[in-house]
Amino acid sequence: MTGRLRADARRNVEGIRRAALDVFRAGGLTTPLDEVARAAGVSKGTIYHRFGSRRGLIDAVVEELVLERIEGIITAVEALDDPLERFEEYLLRTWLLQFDEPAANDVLMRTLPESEPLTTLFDRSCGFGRQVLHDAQAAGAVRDDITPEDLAYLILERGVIARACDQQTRDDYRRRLDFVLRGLRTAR
Amino acid sequence: MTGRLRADARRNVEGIRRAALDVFRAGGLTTPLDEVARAAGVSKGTIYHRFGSRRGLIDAVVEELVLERIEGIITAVEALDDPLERFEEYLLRTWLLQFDEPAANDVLMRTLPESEPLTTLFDRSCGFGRQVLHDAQAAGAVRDDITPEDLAYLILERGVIARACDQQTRDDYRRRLDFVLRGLRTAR
DNA sequence: GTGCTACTTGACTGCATGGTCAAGAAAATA
DNA sequence: TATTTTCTTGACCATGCAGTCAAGTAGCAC
Repeated sequence: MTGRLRADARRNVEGIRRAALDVFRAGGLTTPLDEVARAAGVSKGTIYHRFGSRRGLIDAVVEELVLERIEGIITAVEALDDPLERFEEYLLRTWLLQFDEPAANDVLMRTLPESEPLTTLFDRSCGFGRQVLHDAQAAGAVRDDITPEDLAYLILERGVIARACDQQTRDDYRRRLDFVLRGLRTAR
Repeated sequence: MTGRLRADARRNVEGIRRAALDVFRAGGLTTPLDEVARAAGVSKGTIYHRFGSRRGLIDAVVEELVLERIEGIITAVEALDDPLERFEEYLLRTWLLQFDEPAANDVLMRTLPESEPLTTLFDRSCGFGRQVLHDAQAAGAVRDDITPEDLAYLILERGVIARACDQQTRDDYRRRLDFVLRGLRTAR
């Protein structure tokens, strides 16, 4: 995209990327493009010229925006041994990420199902979650009637909540996550 | 409202009420008024003339739309003896109501915080819930660290989910409610 | 039936969004 | 510097909603 562009165009592509990173980081991937344009100091039309569409812009920044966060969770969880701890840590960290980073939440909620970079990121997290769930169930630590789809829903649900109930404090949000985690363990 | 109105106006008020009941029942209280107007066979302007505002219309129908449902839950729960059963039945029925009736969900989510009829209905359900929670905690059946605000949130959350994740089947929605309930009981 | 007045209409404003394009501006080239 | 090519602009279209109002319609009293 930055191949044989005119100087001003190259400058703009970079400026728009940077602005999109800032704006999307703060407000998620559904923020109006006018805001990105304003932040970049260009007109909306330029964004469409340089990136083709809203999706094009998102595809160009989503990895830089979210990849690290998702990999960070996987790495942190892989450092743990106990299957239950792994499962709960995966969910907890994912849920907190959804609260802290609207853009990551959009990825985990599949807000833009068309985008492949986004889908790839989603699958990365989701696939790892499946495995962690499977292991915890094999160890008898987590209810057997939870399916991988249930797990995906537990994350989707939390995303919807993080997005809609944005007046709650992080501490309250965090505290309530324990109620949910508790319900997933095997009854003893 | 039906005092000294001209014949056509009286007819229209009734028609609009009936249409609003149908349309709001199906789509919740945030359905565009154009749909109500179309269903009633009048123009949007007439609704505003007869009911003053969107809120006026909602105030005029919300009780008929929701009161019975909420009272039904309270009655059903009061017929039970065991505090835990009462608590779980209250939550379960409320959550299912939120899935089945978008309008009731809007009441329980306080979608229109300005409306007093709506607030009254909300308080009815919420106050009863508090009491049921308190009894269940006094009996040692439900976690002590759950506050009345947490209870309100458990319902608000479910409302957001019912509204946003409308592609899931009722059976799946129902099944997943058990996970949440399980997490609220005291660990044993 | 005639005229008064209550009532209804639908086109209008206003707002927020996504997305497009002709015309003008600026960089590159000669 | 003059010409060509690329790029940017912001006004514009479309959509979907809330809410308003001048002008036309229809019920009602006499």
